[in-house]
Amino acid sequence: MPDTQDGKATAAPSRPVGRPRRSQQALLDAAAEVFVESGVDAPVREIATKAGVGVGTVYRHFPTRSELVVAVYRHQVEACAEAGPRLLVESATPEDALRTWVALFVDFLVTKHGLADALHGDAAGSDALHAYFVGRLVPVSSSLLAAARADVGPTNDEPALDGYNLLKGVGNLCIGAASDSGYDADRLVQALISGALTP
Amino acid sequence: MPDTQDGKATAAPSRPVGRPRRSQQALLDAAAEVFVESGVDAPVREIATKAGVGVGTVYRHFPTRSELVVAVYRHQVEACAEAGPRLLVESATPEDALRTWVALFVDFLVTKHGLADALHGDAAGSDALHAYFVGRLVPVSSSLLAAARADVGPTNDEPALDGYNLLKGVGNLCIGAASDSGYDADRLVQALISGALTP
Amino acid sequence: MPDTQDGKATAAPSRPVGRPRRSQQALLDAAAEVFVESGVDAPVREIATKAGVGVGTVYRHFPTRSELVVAVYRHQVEACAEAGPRLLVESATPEDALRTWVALFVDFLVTKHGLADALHGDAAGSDALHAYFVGRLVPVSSSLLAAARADVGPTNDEPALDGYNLLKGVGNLCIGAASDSGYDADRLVQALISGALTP
Amino acid sequence: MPDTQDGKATAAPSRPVGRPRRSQQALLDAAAEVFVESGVDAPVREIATKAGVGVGTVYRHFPTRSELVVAVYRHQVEACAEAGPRLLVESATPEDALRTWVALFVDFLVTKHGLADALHGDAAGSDALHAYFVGRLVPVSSSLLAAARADVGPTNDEPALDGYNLLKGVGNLCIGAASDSGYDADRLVQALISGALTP
DNA sequence: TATGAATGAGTTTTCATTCAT
DNA sequence: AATGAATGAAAACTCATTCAT
Repeated sequence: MPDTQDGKATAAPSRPVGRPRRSQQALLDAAAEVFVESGVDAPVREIATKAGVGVGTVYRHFPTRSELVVAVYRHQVEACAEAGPRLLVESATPEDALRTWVALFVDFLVTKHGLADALHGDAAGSDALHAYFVGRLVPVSSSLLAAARADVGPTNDEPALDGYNLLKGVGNLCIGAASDSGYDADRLVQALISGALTP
Repeated sequence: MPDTQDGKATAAPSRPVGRPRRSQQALLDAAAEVFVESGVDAPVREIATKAGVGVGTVYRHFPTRSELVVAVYRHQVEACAEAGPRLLVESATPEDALRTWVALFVDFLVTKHGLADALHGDAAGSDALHAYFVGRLVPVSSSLLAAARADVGPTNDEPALDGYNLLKGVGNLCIGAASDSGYDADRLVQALISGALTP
Repeated sequence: MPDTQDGKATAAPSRPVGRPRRSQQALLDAAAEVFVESGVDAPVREIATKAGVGVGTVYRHFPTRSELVVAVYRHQVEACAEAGPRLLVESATPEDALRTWVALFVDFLVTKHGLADALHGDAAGSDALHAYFVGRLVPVSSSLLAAARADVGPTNDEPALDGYNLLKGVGNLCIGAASDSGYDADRLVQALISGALTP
Repeated sequence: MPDTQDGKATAAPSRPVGRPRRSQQALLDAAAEVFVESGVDAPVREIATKAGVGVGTVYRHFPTRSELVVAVYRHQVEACAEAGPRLLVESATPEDALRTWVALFVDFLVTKHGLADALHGDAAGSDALHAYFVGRLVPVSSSLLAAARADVGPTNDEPALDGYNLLKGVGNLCIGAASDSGYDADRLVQALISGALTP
């Protein structure tokens, strides 16, 4: 029984309309803020209000929540992805590159409260987000990990940890980090790297 | 099995009359089932129905969802907690004990759909659950970790990883494991241990 | 992106709860009234308000709009269905029986504003209603029509009009009858019968 | 075909400049298409998109949905209206003329998905549509009906069926015909005519 | 003239939670 | 003690309509 807005539902809006462009960015900024405060599952209404627009406007620009989330974090994901190859060149050792890159990623996830939570594909609508993260970052984590492993020589874990598991593992380790001062995601992640590179 | 009597409530009752826990147990059984099927966030109504009682009854026994979850998993958490000291004695090395115990914990977490998700204290109402897990298991993980560290000698991480971080880290690594066949929580956890014990 | 009512959505209702039974009937009465005023597509909220209950209560009793509509009109549909065989016995001729029965049906449909509109299965959610009407009344209309045809002798229309077409035709002829004083559904329907029985 | 020029707008323009109707026609074509696909209740946006114009343009040309619908079907309604007198002359009997004309009307209504539904004046905003149909076609149906009645001699229905009732009755009988293969609007309509002309 | 961004009311549906019986 | 009816806040999503540009 979806709806169908028949004649009855027609009523002129109380106050006029028509503010122009610029909404897109206002929306992105507002969403980023709200995501930090309430997580990526925050009500659309909340975002709209914060942005000073109507909910319809949010839906116009980002028909699904995923698209909004992806848009909000695209810049940072891109930056993170691009940092990988660069670090490999600039760092003293591949292991350093990997550690630095991962720290970058952790910082990103921890700063954006709720992002880590949204990263595992369970939540409805965060699938696109998950896919985007995985698609963009797994290749990077894979190559950094491979380089580091090659550099430290044979390790003791046979079917070696792959880039996907590393990325998701790191992502998971960041969950709740922002709100729990006794929890040190960074240290855990570095320990995980150490473990992955143990000869 | 709504009629299952509490295992040790037989013989001459030491307490006055002693036979309340009837729906209590039915509730626990039902909740356990539902948690497996639909996760720990399943509607209360679903649990009540499965148990053959009214929702009011659920609330009477377990005013908050947390209390219900805690009750459901208490047995297993206890078993896990008690396994710690025993493993320390039985295992060849403290590291073995730690690894085995953590694997036990991982198994528990991964088997119970959604438990790992509920474990980090973000969600309103899961605080009691979180507190119970932490209160009961952190001492165990701490002592196992300490023993293992003592055994392997000095490690390279200065303010060493503590039992709380280990427990929560492991918990986080288990998130989503059940629904993602490409994700290997166990391997990640073992790598984490390796990292924590790297000289 | 259905929903999922997480912790955040939990807020104690401002005013208490728990009025007992009797809602069912209040609901039915209210719905009947609202259907007359606004058609069977009236917002659920409107019905709930008129009945003095919350929307949840409506959904509890009638999970789909169809079930509500069917419940509202069941009595009258039953009465109509049962009148068929009786009229066949009591009337002077089968044609009289048919005409009287159809007039009964018309009266029913026209009185309940919007019922005729809902009768054709297009509207979302009125499928069950449609099925109920058809299932219950087509057999009646069929037998009355057959009896009348048998009585008047051979007619000029070869593949004779069947009970289904008669019922739906009559139903359609009643659409809008209540709100258009210049439109005489009854006369049209009687003409239709005449046409169906023309030798 | 957005560039299709209005058929008779060629030659030397008798009016000042005369070449506005451009998007007007594109709109009409698009609306016709959309009406067939999604019914006359299709979202305005859909029509605008199909026509390659903004919604504002639709509103500029057709402030109400009715006006759009009327415009879309004007040609065909005109054709139908003009067919009446012609059929009266060309047909063997006035009854034949009436039957043929009504069949024409039925064909028109059934082909246009949702048109029959929109024809009864209930829905807000379809008033203009209703008025146009009635204003244009009732005179035709009246005269054809009158001629047929005069030809068959006295009938048994006292206040005889008028052209308005005939037209609306036929319209109603067409509702849902397109989507229900078991429903034969044409046969019903012919039966109705038979009934109206029964001596 | 045309555009289309913006608006926001309106509707459905789900559940946690209370409390009269 | 148990029950489950009742409540109503919430959240998603759709579209008709306006109006700044």
